[in-house]
Amino acid sequence: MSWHHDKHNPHTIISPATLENVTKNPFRSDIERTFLHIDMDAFFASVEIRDNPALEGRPVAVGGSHGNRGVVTAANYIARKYGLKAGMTAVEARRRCPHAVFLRVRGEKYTYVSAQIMAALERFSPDMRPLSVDEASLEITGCLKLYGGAVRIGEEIKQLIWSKFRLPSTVGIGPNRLVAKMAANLGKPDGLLVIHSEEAAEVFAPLPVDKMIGIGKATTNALNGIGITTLGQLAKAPDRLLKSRFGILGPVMKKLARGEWSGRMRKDEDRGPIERSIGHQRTYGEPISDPAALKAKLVALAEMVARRVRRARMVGRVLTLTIRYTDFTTISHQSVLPVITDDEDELILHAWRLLNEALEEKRKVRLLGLSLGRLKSKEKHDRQLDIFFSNLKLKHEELHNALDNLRDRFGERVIARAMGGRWEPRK
DNA sequence: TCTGGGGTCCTAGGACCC
DNA sequence: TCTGGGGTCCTAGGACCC
Repeated sequence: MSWHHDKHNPHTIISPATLENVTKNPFRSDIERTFLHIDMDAFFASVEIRDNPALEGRPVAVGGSHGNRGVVTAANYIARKYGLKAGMTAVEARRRCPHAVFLRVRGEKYTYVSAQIMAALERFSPDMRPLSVDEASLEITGCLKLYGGAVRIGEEIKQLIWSKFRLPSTVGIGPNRLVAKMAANLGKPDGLLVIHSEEAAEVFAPLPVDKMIGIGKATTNALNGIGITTLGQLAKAPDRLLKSRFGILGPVMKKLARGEWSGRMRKDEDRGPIERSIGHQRTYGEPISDPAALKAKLVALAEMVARRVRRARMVGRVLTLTIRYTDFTTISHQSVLPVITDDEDELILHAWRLLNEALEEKRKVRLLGLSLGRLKSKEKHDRQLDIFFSNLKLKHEELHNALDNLRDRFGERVIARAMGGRWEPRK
């Protein structure tokens, strides 16, 4: 494991002495592949601070800015010193750090910045995969020579993101995507960490099991229950024990703990994004039990979902309704729609049906969610449609486009749907 | 600590078909 | 007729990630 880190000056993240080393490729690329993982540091908070220098040097949390019913979605490293972190309730965060600045989440802005960063990363490797809004994985095996080694590439990427976007990031480098990602996690913040294949198991061994990607709360509890608390212990655990307790996942976890991994980051990685879904959910300040009020919320959700689906030029087939009651029990009902669609009327009709099937009488609803899944490209779908039907559809689409334009220009509320019996499910 | 919102993937039972 | 095994789809729920 080698560190290339200079907290005081993000411009020079690597010492001249290290630079000497990296011209020798840290990986034997003839037999090994090399991956680079880049992860933005406290991304949402960093973007906000960049755009408002008055926040520099202060504890900053994004999220939890209005009311008490919210959570922090990102906290800068100063705020983290007070224990603030993503997922913490606003109440708890304010208790721990009353003088922190709490900011509204501005999702569109982060998405925009993210897209620019991803575009910039693309020039470093033809195999660049965005994994979320703030991280990406690159295979750099083929471009090591071009740039003079893996660490050089990491250094250039960090420097580019700093100089072009004024945002701090951490780079991890390893023999597979998993080890590279773990290296980035361990190298935070503002770091560049290399973990070689031979040393991965050794580096992971002292870590608690929940530091491993894919091992969350439930699995951690289960592992602790059989006396396994560190990745080192997991790496040495008997296969039989793991298999009986976790099924096929057991041996997989063990391999991960040893730094061995050859799988995919995501299922859709090599077949394109075909199973994606688009959805929205809302937690209501006041829990709702009145059917008319529930319907109004459902209509609003359906409109948001349909609009995003149309904007993405997709159509979808599976509608999922989620209901969370005040005691936090959460249920979901889904159904395959009779037609593949991007039409809110269709969504409303079936969402309302699902709600009536699923909702337990008189219980108060804390959250409603609506999601359209099994999406596919509208163009592809339309080509398969009968010309006769496409002509009929045209009028409807013109209406939708007009409404979408109005909403884009004047906000979500400019046009409210008239409530009527039109969407009542047929008995 | 009284718990947001965006997702993906996996599992397991039942239906249904051959 | 009470009876096999495999494949695939549908559905609900849960784990996990950022």
